[in-house]
Amino acid sequence: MIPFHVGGSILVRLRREGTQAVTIADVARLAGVSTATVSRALSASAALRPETLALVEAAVARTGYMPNVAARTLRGRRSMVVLVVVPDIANPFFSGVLRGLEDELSQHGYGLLIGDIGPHNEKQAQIVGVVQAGQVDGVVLLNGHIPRKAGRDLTALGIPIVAVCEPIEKATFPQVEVRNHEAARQAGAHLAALGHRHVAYLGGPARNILERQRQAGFREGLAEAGCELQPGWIFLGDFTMASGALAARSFVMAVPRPTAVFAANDEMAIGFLKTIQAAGLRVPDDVSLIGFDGIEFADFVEPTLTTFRQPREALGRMGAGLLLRAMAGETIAPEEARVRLDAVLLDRDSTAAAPAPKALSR
Amino acid sequence: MIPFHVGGSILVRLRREGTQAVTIADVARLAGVSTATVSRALSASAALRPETLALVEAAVARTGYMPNVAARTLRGRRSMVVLVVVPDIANPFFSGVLRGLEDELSQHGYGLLIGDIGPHNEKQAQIVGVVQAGQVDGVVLLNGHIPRKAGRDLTALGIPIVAVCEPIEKATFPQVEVRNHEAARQAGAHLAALGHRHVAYLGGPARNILERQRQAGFREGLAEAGCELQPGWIFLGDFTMASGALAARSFVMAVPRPTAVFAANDEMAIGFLKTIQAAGLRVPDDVSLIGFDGIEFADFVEPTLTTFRQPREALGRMGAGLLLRAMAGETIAPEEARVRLDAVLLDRDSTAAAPAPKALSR
DNA sequence: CTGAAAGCGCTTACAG
DNA sequence: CTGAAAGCGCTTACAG
Repeated sequence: MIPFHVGGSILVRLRREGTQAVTIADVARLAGVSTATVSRALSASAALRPETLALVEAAVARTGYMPNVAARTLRGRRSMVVLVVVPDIANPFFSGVLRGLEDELSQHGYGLLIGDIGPHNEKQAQIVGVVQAGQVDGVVLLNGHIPRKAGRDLTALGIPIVAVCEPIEKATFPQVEVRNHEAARQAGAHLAALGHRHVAYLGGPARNILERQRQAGFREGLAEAGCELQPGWIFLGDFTMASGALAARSFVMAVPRPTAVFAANDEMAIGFLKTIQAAGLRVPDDVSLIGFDGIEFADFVEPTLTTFRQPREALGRMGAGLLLRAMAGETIAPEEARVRLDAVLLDRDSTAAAPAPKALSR
Repeated sequence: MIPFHVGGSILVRLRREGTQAVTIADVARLAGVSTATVSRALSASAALRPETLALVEAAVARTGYMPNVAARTLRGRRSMVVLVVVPDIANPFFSGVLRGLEDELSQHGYGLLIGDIGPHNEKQAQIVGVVQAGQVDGVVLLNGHIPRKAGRDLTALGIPIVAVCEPIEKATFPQVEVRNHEAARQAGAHLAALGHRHVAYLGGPARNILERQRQAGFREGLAEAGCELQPGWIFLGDFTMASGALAARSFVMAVPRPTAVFAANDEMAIGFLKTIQAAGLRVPDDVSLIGFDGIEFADFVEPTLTTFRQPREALGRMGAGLLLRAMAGETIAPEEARVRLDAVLLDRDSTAAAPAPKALSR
């Protein structure tokens, strides 16, 4: 922690080197009006005489005035900033969702504060702290959990919240998600229709909601085709390529070996793909593989990865829309509060008909 | 823009539903001291009697008090936030740099505000506006440009700035970069040593500083081995996989075809790799390929990509260290203001000895 | 339609 | 070592 007297020297530097910051008083003086009038001109919050408005606008232009955000936030009790809680900023999946959020929110004057919660639990308290400190007007949770601090969770603070991507089961705030169960069911049906009977599943952490939805859906799709997901053929990773690679090392030893695999995300699928290929297996000739998410890299591995494209930007945009309404004081009706979008199967080159039975012993 | 009267209703909601925010006055009352004493206890900016300190700490714990950030920023003239300007948040390369920045800065109590400048120039003005509005105490530029607004650039505001990754040539503020020229020279030498004489280059946008450094270094490395980069074998993309794929389509038509390619980043290399493989070329048997950056995906393509690993976290951490010193009012001596780190060659499977001459006509 | 004045929640000289 | 008071730069009832 930098001692505060050092802060004093920053002030000196800023004042010395930079231009002295223009305040609303400077603008008012130049325009020959009160600061109240300048404020009204800037916020368009009250009707002003066109001549007065012009006077203020000219003074703003001449001075290059920018309102001080801290003062505005303190007085106005709103920061015009939204906190986005991300589980892992390094996962390229989230950049699309962030873009959707940013597009929609910035159109309404809001900025984004990104909180990368990572694997560390201590960050949870930081998140709550940011809200308690009055830094944000709303929160978007992409992480599937309600952050808590010292026993109390975020919902107790009365700030508008929405969850996007990873739904939170018992929560009452609006949520936007993809039809994970449906898509995974389709993955099962698709593999079964290709003749696969020995099928494996590569999932995420056991308690993760996406993992639970996708595994359940996949099982259902297989079951409907008279197929069963055998316990020994379930590998759980952590959504990273490394964990996909790890699962692959067990997979290649399996006897008999499954002829198809559904991975709960693309990164694990890509780690898995590379590793079984290195072990001499061919995709899709020996093993069919389906991923989930539709990240750009899935299109640049060999073979291209069959996967489900999530409508990433739309997820972000719809989440932002709901949050904007909540921040405007609107109550979201329960039937509107749960938005579900489709994930679309991209049928590419990593899936094919199951090899003939004898191929298994080749 | 949401009209401000709506803001009023937010206030009402927060006050009604949430807990009334605890202020420093509440804590002072409970502890039986003045607000000044509470403030001093929290900032450790002055010596307090241990008993007084304990009183305040107990009151803070009882109330769950969190200082209001806007008030603190307004009064203290420092926001404890650093703005990081990123050219493209979707590029996984930056997440490592951001992590390094975040580690170092958060240890000193600073938060990060990420400005994704993207391809749009209008965002430049927004960046300057954030600084003018007093929202941040320092700026880290990862984008290779000094943002400007209405003719004036960021340096005119007297705020501490550092550049990381993409150096800015005429700038006088501290910069942290990788030895791009050296690494690229090594790429040229490496390919030449493997016997490659027909070599192509896949670069970034012509005016980009990394592109210029890497192309120049590569030429030098080739030249030292008596090799020349022919004009027809220079492809310029935009650092995306799609542009690498596009370049590959020209590449496969070339007669005679180069036997080796150096790409100025991994994403282009991966787009290129996939596309020439799809056209029937084998890597490294027909074509050797070197990338740059060392992103994680480079390890999961087939074959694994020979590339240069950038010390991403170190870049971020060193940039943060310099910025912290500048924000503390220190003047950075010129000899310290230009930090250069090594990029390390990861010699993996996408490079091999040049095929025998007749192989070209096979 | 516009202004004077209060006040948002802090920090920090200034006193003692 | 601690307190009373000023003031950071805005917005917004309240008046007129």
